[in-house]
Amino acid sequence: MSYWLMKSEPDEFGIDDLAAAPGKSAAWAGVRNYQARNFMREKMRVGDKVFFYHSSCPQPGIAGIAEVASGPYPDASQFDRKSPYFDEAVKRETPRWFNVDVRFVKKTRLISLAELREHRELASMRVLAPGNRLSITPVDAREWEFITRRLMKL
DNA sequence: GCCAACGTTGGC
DNA sequence: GCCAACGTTGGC
Repeated sequence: MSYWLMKSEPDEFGIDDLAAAPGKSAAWAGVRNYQARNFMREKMRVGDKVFFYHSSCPQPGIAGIAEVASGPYPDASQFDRKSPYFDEAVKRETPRWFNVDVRFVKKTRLISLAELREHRELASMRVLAPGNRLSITPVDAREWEFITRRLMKL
């Protein structure tokens, strides 16, 4: 099993939106970065654990836990002219963007970006690297354990 | 609103 | 295939 951190803007789709979704599950649509897409298409497996991270907001940080709930499939928004994620360069027969479904597991206290930075055990987390913009990053097992046990007290 | 990082685009 | 310009991300 692998661990991931997935960023979303809470104004658009936050942990509460996932909890309120039908089946507490939703397509992680709108990813338009090849590296992030490749994580979903090639590396994620059903049951992988996910930190749900709130970005571009007053309190950026990890807001809860989710899990990968499907294999990869073409992101419907790339074909939707009305979607901000519409990609007119893409043909139906050759989708370019893929997503998985993600299911709500639990909401946690907010582990802020500032708090994550306080712990040297987490210093190598990709999300803490200067200039990091990647919306999906791998988390290693040690980092996952540290955050869930020490910080979230789960 | 600023700015650093960095991915993408397009001219050559 | 290089690389400058440009656009986007995202914290502050």
